[in-house]
Amino acid sequence: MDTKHRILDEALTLFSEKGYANVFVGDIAERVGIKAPSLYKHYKSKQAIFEAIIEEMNERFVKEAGALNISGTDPTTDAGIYKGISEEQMIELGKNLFLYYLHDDYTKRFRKMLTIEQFHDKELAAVYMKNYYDDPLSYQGMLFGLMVASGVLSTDNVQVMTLHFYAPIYLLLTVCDRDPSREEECLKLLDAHLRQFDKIYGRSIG
Amino acid sequence: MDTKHRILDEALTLFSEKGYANVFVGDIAERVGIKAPSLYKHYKSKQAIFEAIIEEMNERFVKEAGALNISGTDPTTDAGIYKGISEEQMIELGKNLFLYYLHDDYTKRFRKMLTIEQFHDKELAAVYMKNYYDDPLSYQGMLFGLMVASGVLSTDNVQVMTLHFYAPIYLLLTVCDRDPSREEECLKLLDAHLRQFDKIYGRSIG
DNA sequence: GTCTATAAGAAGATAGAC
DNA sequence: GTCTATCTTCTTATAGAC
Repeated sequence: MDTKHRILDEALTLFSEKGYANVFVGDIAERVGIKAPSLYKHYKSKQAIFEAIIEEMNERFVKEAGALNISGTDPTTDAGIYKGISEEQMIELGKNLFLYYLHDDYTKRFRKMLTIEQFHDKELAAVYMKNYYDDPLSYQGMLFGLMVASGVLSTDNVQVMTLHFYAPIYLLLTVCDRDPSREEECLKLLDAHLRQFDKIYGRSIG
Repeated sequence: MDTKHRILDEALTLFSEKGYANVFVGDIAERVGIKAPSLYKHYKSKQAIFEAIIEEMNERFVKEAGALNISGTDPTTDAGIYKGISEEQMIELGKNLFLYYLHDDYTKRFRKMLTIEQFHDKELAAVYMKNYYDDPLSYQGMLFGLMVASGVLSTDNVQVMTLHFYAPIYLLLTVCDRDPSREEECLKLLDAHLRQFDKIYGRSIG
């Protein structure tokens, strides 16, 4: 990793731990192994480093879905996969989604930084909402809609069903972000949530 | 309201909008209508103002439950109330809980401040978790447990049922905090959530 | 591209008059 | 208790040598 990119990486770590205003250019430089003035050969200001992080993240979020073993952009394809899914596979999938978000170092740090800085900048609040509310709900919603159509799931309100699937995952994720020692407890509750979700909306009741 | 308390009030407003580090002592003083040095006659430092806010909040949270028309500390009493509750009353209650959290000016500002500052200080993360995860889940859990025992609700996993009740409320609250213009949309979804919850766990399916 | 030295300015806090 | 004036410290950023 070149210096220019190491600066972004170390800055993201620090911003996610302390928040933008509490991180000094010297702190970033120190972690990179250079002095503060050298850093200005790579980025013209502290703000420019912050903006480069946001931009890099925007690129990453496009690629991200691939890591989840779903197309992420083509729900018709994904629904085909989900069509014949078993309860255990469904639970496994929910867990993997959760664990990916929880452990992927980059998304984890970025999520924490967004949480801290979201009220600082209206644009950031919008990014937060898009990534952690609108996009998951609309994508999962489309997927679940197709699953309802094919009889895998059953409900008369797909939007609420999607909310019932996603909201507990989101809440448990915020708990783990704040206190990683509660991860095991959260994973157990996540498992119980997914099993209950399947029981409520799965084909057995459908 | 005396000057000492007005300082806390204006500081909380600013902290909740910009975060601690981005608020200057002069900003607080200006809103109170005094100059920065005068402020130091009331609090010995900026940090002391912050700590006084936290302390004041701790006192408020004890009294809060009363405003919700539940005892808040005695679930046996509350369950007695909930025992004969109708679907419409249940939905109304969930909505009132949501609207109280959403609109009460003090809790709103405090919640936003905690959201921003939670990673600065481990103690704050603990306060956040207690107020918005553990306490709501454990209290609602006790209440729902009693309602299951009395046959108003039905489930074999009270903890997950409570999560299914609370997680969507929490998620929709975070959406409204970030973008108040989406309040109407969220209230509609909240209504649908509560109706669906009643359908799933209510006595009709028992 | 990295360094040392340093400018420029911001922000918390104090001194002392009123 | 409030003010003006000021101190001190910290932080971003630049200048210019290597």
